[in-house]
Amino acid sequence: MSKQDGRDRQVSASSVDSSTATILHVDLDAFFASVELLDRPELAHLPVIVAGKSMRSVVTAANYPARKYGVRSALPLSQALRLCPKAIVLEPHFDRYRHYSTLVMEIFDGVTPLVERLGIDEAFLDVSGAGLIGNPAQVAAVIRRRVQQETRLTCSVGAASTKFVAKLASGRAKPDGVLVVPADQTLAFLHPLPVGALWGVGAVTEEALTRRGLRTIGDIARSPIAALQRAVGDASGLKLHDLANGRDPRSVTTASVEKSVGHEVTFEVDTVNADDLRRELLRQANAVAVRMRTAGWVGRTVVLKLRYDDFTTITRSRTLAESTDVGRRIYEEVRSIYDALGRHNPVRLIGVRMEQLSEGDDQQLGLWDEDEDWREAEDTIDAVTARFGRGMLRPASLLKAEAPRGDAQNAHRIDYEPPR
DNA sequence: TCTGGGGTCCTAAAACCA
DNA sequence: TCTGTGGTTTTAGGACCC
Repeated sequence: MSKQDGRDRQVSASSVDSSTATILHVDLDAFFASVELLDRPELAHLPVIVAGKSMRSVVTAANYPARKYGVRSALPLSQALRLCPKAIVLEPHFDRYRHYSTLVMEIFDGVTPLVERLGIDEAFLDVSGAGLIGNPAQVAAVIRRRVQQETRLTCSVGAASTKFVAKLASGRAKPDGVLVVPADQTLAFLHPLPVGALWGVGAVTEEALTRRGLRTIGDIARSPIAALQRAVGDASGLKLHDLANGRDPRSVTTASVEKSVGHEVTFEVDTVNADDLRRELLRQANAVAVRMRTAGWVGRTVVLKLRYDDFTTITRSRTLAESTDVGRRIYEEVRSIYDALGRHNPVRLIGVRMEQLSEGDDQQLGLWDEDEDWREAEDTIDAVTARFGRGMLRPASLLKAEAPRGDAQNAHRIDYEPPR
């Protein structure tokens, strides 16, 4: 059915019968790094890391030459550079990634209406109805050719009878390959793989399982459900047992409902300054509110997140009597949560999140008169932002403190810079 | 110079309500 | 009124994923 190629990469022979493998998982190869390299092809054969500027950042993407040194995403940048001192570090450009993501997703949409996006660089496709193009392997070939021709990016495709197996298969095919796992070969494909390959098994769960002598997916499949549930909890135990036996009832679903929206930042230097922290809370509360208004959502639960210098992380939440999309209201709530905390250890990270989202319904709002006023003000800011761009208007308390930071200097230049 | 930022889901305890 | 019981919601934390 397939041949080994190099280390662990596995790709399908063209003769494989793909007719039962109607779910495709398409994953762009080293996506962020590949997009950056479109502009800098001369770097393509060198190790390249995409990461933020701060030495406190982590690797968001690494091309394959960099991976040879053990550089993986989520690795602290400092460690990555220790592994590979010659690596070239490029800053991320999320707008470009979104642009290319849209192009690729449009290609998928042209193949089948059943496309489920997973983040920015991957998707599931149900191609059981795409018979006009051909069998799943032929559909995969069409997708890969079009992505290459229209974006100069490469992708890998896994084809299987379930989502989970399709996703594993695309991973095995990387980079730039296809792996088809026909339904009757699902268990033979799954069982030799390590438990860490199961969805939902990260470092902690893997340790709990291997401690009980469970090393491969086959071990999980043969293990009594009750034993798994003792190890990892009722819900997870059942799920792992199903996946390990090739059972994955999830279908490809196009629509998804957002559950929460938030922002968080890690400071360059830990801070104990309450004014700095409150100012950051105000900035984030407004940013969250803008996103909610743009999407037409209101939220009811306000969550404050703090990470201290020793990396302990706490969250504190409060549920409002009425949903809101007013930044000022969110800020006042989150600030009051913060003020009530009383702990003053140095803070490494601070974040604001809104939960219990629902569709905004104008007449529902306005329980508080002051909210009404703030909402008007913020609607005005939205309108100005829509015309003149981000950062042109913002609360006065954010102006002074941010003055040294690039775009904030433009914030008061609204008089001098009318739209083109 | 260890450990980002966007999320989802699960669990367990507390709080609240008949 | 007291005490127990049981269900739902809120809150907090943690694992995990991209």
